[in-house]
Amino acid sequence: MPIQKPAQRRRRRTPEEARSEALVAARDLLLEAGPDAVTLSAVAKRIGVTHANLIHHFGSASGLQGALMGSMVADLRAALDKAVTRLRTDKSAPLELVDAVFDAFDEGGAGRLAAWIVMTGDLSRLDPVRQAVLDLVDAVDEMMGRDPKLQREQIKAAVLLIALGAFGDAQIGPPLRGMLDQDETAGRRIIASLLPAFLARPHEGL
Amino acid sequence: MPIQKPAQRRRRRTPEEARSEALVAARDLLLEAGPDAVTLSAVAKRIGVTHANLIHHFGSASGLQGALMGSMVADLRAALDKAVTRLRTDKSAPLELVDAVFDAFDEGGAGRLAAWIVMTGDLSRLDPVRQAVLDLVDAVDEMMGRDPKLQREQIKAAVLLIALGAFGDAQIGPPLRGMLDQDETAGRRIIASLLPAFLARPHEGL
DNA sequence: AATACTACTGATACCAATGTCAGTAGTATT
DNA sequence: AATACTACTGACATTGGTATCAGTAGTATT
Repeated sequence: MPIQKPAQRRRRRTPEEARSEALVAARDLLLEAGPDAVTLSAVAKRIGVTHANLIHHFGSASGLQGALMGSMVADLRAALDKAVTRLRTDKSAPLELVDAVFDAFDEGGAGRLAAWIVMTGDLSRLDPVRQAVLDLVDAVDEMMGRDPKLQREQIKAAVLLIALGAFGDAQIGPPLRGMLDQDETAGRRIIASLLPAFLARPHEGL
Repeated sequence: MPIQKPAQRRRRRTPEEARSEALVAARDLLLEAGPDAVTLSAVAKRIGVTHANLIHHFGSASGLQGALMGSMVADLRAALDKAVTRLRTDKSAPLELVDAVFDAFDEGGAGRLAAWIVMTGDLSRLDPVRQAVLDLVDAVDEMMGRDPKLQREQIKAAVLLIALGAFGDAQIGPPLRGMLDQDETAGRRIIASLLPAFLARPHEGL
């Protein structure tokens, strides 16, 4: 015979709490099982509400998706900003600079996030990252003592190198390093080791 | 009034033709609109068959998906192999080496493919690439004249650097370069310019 | 204590993608 | 020309994600 549901007392959250809890669950799902796993039902189940509740808070499934992207992009930007302030206060060494950027891409699965965004084709979502990257260029410029011989272009190139490496490493670093018998820190070590020579050298045509 | 379908003569392909046509269409869809666009109906529509036909040839939707991954991985491997033979015959310069690898990741959208595979979590699909990467290490070793001072580890590190860069560039190169005012060839140029120094330098602890 | 507000739910409908199957129609073989 | 083989189709069943909506139940205000 069917047992009567306990009908436990319904919990009532503030809209902010509800959205926040949902986004955490959604992010976990994204990182654990990929974009297809981020469904209304799956997220709802994780936080113990109905899928209708999520629609109530986010408007639609794509609303939730968009909010998730937004929050993850914001986190990536915050991580990059943190790296910038670290650089500005500590005047740290190249390895620390590279570490900071690599960490920014690791935290919260930013690598997968970026790949997801690229796949959906909505590149404008990366806009908030742009300013953080430009700030990073400034910070590196300061770190190098605003050496006038160091042309801006060269610093941008260095940041591009680091960012490409950090992103690539976050995405296929593990299998690729496995193929080449390299340890976990190989990517950042290699790039960090190349950076001093790259920045010291006068800017030739490359 | 409803017009009678022309009922044009039904085309009959060999199983190989049918599979091949379907995979081409599926790849186009993947690159144009992402993984979610690769549905049985969408692929079927592109090549003028019914979705039941695709199930007939591939067994299931995931069968088609798997076949697509397999063929794209095979193409990536072929592109890398081509780069290896090019290196072995031409004794080419660093920029050409880097170009070859970057091109291999560009051709047929290998970058997006890799991201897709990583997202599905089935990393074993990348196995065929492993041998190509190891062959690449050998080829670079030969290119450098099998210099005994050049330790194997160092060459592997160089290949890792190039591969990470090529992958990262294929994925988020366009938006990232846009943020930093860099042209299309910036990624490969930067890495190519660093390679000689990296390979010439005796292998320190990095 | 009554009222207003709204977070929240359950039922229901809808659609797109997948899968099944019996039958159709090309092509090769006899 | 008849037969066998199978690529191929159309119709149908199923499933899972999405969306709607009328009603329920917490919480604050009066």
